[in-house]
Amino acid sequence: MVAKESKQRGRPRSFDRDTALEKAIRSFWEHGYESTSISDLTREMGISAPSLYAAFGDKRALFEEAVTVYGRLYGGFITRALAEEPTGRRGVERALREAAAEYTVPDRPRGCMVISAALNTAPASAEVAASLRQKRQQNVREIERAVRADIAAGDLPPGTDARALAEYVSAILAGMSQSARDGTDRHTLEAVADLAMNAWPRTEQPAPDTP
Amino acid sequence: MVAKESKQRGRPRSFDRDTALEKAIRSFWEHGYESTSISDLTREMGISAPSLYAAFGDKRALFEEAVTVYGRLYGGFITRALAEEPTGRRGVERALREAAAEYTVPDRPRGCMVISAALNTAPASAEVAASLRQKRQQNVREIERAVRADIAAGDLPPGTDARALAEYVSAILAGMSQSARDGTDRHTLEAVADLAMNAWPRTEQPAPDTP
DNA sequence: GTTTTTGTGTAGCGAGCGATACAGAAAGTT
DNA sequence: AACTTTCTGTATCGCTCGCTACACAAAAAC
Repeated sequence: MVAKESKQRGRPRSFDRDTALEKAIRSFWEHGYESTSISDLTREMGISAPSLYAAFGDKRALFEEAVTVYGRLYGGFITRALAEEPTGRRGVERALREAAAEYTVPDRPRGCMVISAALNTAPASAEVAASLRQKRQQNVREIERAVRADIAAGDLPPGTDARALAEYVSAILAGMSQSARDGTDRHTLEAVADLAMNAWPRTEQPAPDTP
Repeated sequence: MVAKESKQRGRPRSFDRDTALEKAIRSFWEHGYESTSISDLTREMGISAPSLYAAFGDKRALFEEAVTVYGRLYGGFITRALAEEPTGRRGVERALREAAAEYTVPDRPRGCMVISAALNTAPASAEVAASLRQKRQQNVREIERAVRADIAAGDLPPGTDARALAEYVSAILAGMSQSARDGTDRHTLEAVADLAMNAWPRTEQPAPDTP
């Protein structure tokens, strides 16, 4: 995919595809799918419409690619936190904490692109909305898996409702994204994340090893 | 405003203004401001474009009126809960619980119109987005006031960060709205609301009256 | 140098957008 | 009845949308 087999034959592309895609990501992230017009994109990407269509297909395909690359570059922190931390609690705690930072990086669109890029669901872009919803639900299932692992490990009470706890975490994440879009600063969002973790169920006995 | 001074002179309106406005509310609530076109509105409201413009001004004015009436008919439960319950905790608890119900009423757009109706902020409708953001921030300040009241009453530890706690509640509300839009059912949302309340800070001593 | 291939720029397609001009219809006023 | 006022339906307006036809430019292949 990346390695070019041999020299291209025709006239070479006069712009850097990755740079242009990055600009497209920023545009979609900032304004959402519908509200980002082709002329917005060509202006931001610094290319003409025919070049855009030649390089990326159509608006829909460009958006799909933007979401994919966004996930790799900016949206992976939740998955990473859950995978790298020893317990679900630590993973979620880190994910929430990192969200506070990620959602408020200066000179970058605030909040989560997947959460906010297609909330206005016009019939014409219903497929886009459905695709993003699926991604969010996939994320919830990922969190739920981490919760179940904690229950199995005895780090959470056996009666814990894993589905609800996962939905709760997903909701607070969406809420923080929303809050960030409205201008809430990083410090306040971190305080929100701390508070949210107080809701994490406590085990009856702290540890059964100290007699 | 409501009482008609005397008999109207010209040809009477052939549709009920309130019913038409209700239809407009549903449309904006479901699809958002930008994604609801004038032709969508005229179809749903059962009137022609000139009638719409004569009765409501332009699209922007119709939306403003829709948001106002939405707040009176559907969005007032938070203010009501905070005002009627004896403590902030009880008020927020009730608001969260009612949100779970309000956001998932069958045959009604899911989630909160103010939160979701203008998240896609195209430059053309930046004013609309700003207006809605202001309403949300006003809501946060309302919650913050209730929290401060609890602190003063000794129902919350003196060191409680009122601003952060208010932002947390606002975030979980926004998250639940998002979650509801994605299809999460009322039962699960209620479980989320219960979980969220576990984050509410506890006072050191339950009550200083029992010796 | 000629041919082939591919990208670029101009210019414009049909469709839908928000909004309105205009003529006619339906009520009260006289 | 005639007149005035207001609302309604048709038929658009100018504009922007996503998208593309077409001629020209710039590279490799021969």
